[in-house]
Amino acid sequence: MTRYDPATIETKWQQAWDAAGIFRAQRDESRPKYYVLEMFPYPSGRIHMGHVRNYTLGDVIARYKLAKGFNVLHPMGWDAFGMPAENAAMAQGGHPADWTYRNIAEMKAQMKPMGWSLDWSRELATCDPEYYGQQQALFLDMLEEGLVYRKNAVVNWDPVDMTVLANEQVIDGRGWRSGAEVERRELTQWFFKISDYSEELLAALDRLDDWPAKVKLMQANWIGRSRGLQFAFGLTEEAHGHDRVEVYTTRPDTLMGASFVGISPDHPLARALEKDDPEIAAFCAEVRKGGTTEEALETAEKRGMDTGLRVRHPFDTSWELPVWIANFILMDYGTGAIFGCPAHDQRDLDFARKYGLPVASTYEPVEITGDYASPEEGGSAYVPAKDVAVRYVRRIAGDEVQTGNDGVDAAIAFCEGHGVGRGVTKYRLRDWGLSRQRYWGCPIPVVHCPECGVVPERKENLPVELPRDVSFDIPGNPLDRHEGFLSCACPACGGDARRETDTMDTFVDSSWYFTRFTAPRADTPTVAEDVAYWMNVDQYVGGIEHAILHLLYSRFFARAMQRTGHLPEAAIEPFDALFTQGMVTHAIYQSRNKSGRAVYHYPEEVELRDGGAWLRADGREVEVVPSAKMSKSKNNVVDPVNIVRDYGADTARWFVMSDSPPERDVEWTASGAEAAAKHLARVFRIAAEAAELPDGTGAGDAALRREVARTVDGVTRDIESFGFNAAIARLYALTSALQRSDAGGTARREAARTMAQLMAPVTPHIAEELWAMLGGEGLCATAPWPVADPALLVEDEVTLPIQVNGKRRSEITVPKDMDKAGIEALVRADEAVLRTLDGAEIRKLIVVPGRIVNVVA
RNA sequence: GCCGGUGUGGCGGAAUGGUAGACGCAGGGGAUUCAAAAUCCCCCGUCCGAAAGGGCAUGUCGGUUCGAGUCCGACCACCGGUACCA
Repeated sequence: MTRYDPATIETKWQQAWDAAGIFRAQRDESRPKYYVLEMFPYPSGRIHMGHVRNYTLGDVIARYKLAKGFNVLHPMGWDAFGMPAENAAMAQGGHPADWTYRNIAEMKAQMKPMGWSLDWSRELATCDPEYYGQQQALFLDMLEEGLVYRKNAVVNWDPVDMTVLANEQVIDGRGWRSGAEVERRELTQWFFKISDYSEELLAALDRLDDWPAKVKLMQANWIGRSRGLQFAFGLTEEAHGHDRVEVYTTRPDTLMGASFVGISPDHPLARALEKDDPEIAAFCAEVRKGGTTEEALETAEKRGMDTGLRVRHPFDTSWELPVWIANFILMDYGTGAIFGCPAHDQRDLDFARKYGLPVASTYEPVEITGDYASPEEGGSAYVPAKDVAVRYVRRIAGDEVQTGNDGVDAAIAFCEGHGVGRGVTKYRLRDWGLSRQRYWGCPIPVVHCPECGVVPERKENLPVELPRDVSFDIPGNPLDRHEGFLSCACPACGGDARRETDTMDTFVDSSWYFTRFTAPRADTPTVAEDVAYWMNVDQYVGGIEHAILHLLYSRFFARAMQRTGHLPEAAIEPFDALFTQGMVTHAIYQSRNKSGRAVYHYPEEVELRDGGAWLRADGREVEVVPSAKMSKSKNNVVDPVNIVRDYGADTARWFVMSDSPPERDVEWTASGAEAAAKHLARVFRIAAEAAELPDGTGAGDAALRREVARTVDGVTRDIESFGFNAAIARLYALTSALQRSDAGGTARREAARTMAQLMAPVTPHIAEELWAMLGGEGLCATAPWPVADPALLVEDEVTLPIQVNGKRRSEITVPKDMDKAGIEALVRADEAVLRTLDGAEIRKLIVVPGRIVNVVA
């Protein structure tokens, strides 16, 4: 009898699949298609367990759908532009393109042995001119449609390196290389008009039935529709051509509690004041220090400066409020100006207390209890949910007692009626800034002409290719100093012009790659017949970290591509179903060096025994930090290549699918991987034994066939519902049942063959080997998925637990179709029930058919 | 800060509002063996009890229900996102 030898059989069957071409997708209008896609990887050079999990998850679905008879598209490519390539060029020399393509080759070599059912003939890399040239064509079409424009926006500016920094490169407000305090600086940048689709992107979420509710909720909150009042406070005297300050508020019902007007340091009025008031200029410069992230802005200490200007309250012209410049007001949202109502906004209250501004409640709880302290008396801001009824003490409209929602509606109607502003709907979603001042990205195909201004490049001149001869020894974008790239002819007048040096955000690359996979070599972005046949993606699989940006941008792009004629109407929601998987984690092993700093040890360097961890080298005990995201900096990584070398790909695949539900994080443990390997060897042994038995019947034939039918039914349902860990638990159970069975050779071989099929999506290599050994015809991968005989699934008896007052005290086994009266009679006579009741009267008897009985005394 | 999520034995986890701990790991006992490896069988939340049986137990506190890991409210801890990481 042969032994389980993964190294040999995995290579053998991968070659067999290749030779048969079963994963090469071809358009075939006569067959139903199924498009499975996992989020494509960044080519870092090494695959990690997160990739193994992500691509195995998708592979299980792809292989299952193939067995179900679908024409499956399961492609793979590379999200190949981005900062790490430039960082590598800066750190080690060399060219980002060489680094990237080398990494792609290395990663592909690591991915192939995993046995994923990928159609490599459709491979694409976003850094390839074949890809980004088509992206430039899309950009030009979007420009023509009015979906692209330029405006000023703030970036992180490193004043020492004289360069723009990514948020990631700003650490505690300082540049990662120079250590200089980062400033926020405005640049003219390119934008996609995603805000044109705010309402549409929000409303269409309702139709995404097979998306996780949490992702839809996060996107809805991100888009952030609000209804409020936009109106102006008149300045008591004109300043720099401004006679009013326009504000937006979602709480116009608190207008009588207004304390001050706040404007952003980037507000036009602040900009104007700054010009001839050195004190204001100094303040604005100070608060513009630090990074641009919302987190940095929101958590920064709240600071303000009184401009000395005053405005009049719209409903009481004798009431004047001061105008402050405040660092927590964002120019990007609303009008860049607010009125502060300290009684009902904690941030405004902190600000008011810090600067001695008045606090006045507009409403109070309907029932004032002892633990309510009003904001005036030193309590915190009173901020009840908008659907809670409150008592208005400074009211502009509506009832004395009403909900916040009613108060807002009444206030808007009242204000509009009195000519004070208008009710408006606003969205938090901002236009998508796509400009990057970097080399390794898709060049924006426009030209700056001294005569004609900004001119789109002609399509016949695409791709606008990145020049090869660049260096990264000076900070900043090498395109800015590359004369050969910069100088060009104006596409409109033919005169001397300068090429745009900004490249595109890498989110642009990943916003349409799923459509490009349907015709990856075409000389147009998409081909009508191919997108019509293959789109939508039936199942998209990726990390929850992409819940908002990547998925929202892709939804926008699908709409933009539809508008520019590159996608059919039916594909404007490109992902029919979405699944978000969890991370792969691993314990961190750390010790301290002499100066007390943490030193991280690789799992291979550590021996686990007696519930502790010791270094193999010198026997020192190390600290174990459980379940941290695998990260190179913490050395808690397990290289899939080593796992495949030691145990084979099937073991790695089985393990990542077995222990945790796929949407949750999974902890990689060495013992778990070993257990998976042992199990596969056991399955192999049991199947090989069955293969050698003579044909014949046995006492356990019927029982085994029932067990197989139950497993087929359960595994199929589990796969359909992403319960892969539950499916694997059933396969463990079937293995034990088969081992213990006293069925004859015929039934055992049948059972083993079906088990091989059920395992095939997860562990395809061993499945093929067993399938062949047990006399299966053709490839297991393409054999029709097994179907359970319904007659074998019927149970004729059922065991009902009996609770007394909610606690389990007994159980009875009854025929499946026994009526309630019959069950009640048995329960009333049950010895354990009578003993527990101890003479107490039964007040109520609840029988849930097929589930449980509860006796209430 | 804001938005979203997660929390169950020593560990990973199972459980349409219906027997909490399936399945697996680790651990304990046994069989086989000259011995070991491999393999097979049994036990395994915790406390009280000889046992039968009973108490406690799903992050914390409260609520709804005949019945709550599951639903609701408040809180704690951790994770993801926060628009230039991908």
